[in-house]
Amino acid sequence: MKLDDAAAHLEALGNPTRLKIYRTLIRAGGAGMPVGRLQDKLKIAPSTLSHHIKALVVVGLVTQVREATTLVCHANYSVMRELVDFLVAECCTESAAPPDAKTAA
Amino acid sequence: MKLDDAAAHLEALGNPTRLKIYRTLIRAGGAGMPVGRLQDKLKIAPSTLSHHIKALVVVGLVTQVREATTLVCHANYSVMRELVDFLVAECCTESAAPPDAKTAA
DNA sequence: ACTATATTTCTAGAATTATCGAAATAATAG
DNA sequence: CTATTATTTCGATAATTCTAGAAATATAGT
Repeated sequence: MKLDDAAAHLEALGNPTRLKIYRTLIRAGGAGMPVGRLQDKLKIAPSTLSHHIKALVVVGLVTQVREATTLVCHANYSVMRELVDFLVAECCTESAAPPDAKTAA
Repeated sequence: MKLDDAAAHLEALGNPTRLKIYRTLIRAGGAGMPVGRLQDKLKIAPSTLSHHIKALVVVGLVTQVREATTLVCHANYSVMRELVDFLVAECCTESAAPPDAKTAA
């Protein structure tokens, strides 16, 4: 994952409301959760909720599947895993230096 | 780590400039790096750089130690590790449900 | 076609953020 | 104390984000 992509993902998660949305979807498991149920659970105005969900969708952290009149949201585990991998590989230890670095200890 | 704290940390890292700053400090290792050298490396106006560094400092991701006239910045590994632990524990798998959840599979 | 439910898009205002030049402050040397 | 280097704070502007009400759209049922 490129740094700019990682930053975009981090920014999407870097808002308490969106992080709550995302965590709720993770806890919903593979079945996901419709937008309306998220709205009931989190008590957010529909337009505001839609706005935040969209922010998560555009970076790929959440996907949506229509089921009749409801839109079911799913957390995308693999994107989150890529993000965590980026953080661990590039931002967690001194071994985060690139292989060609002349600064290796 | 609380959700709001995690969101604050994610927001701090969720900007390409700040993520570059943080990664540069990680790669600098335990010695850290002075503000001025960050400025040379990343080519950011001093006031802008100071602004971004401050954002990382207030959430604890970066610490600063003065050495004579220069301020040396250090990435705080442990805070990053706490953040990654939060993401893995709460936001990565279905096992992210709280222990008392009735929805456990 | 009409109705109902679910969700998004539009619009707008308040608040926050990013950027940077200029001035101010901190630490040291002379 | 003055000068010098390093860094921050101030002030201003442009851009973005957050919030939510109102209107619009999508899907299905009658």
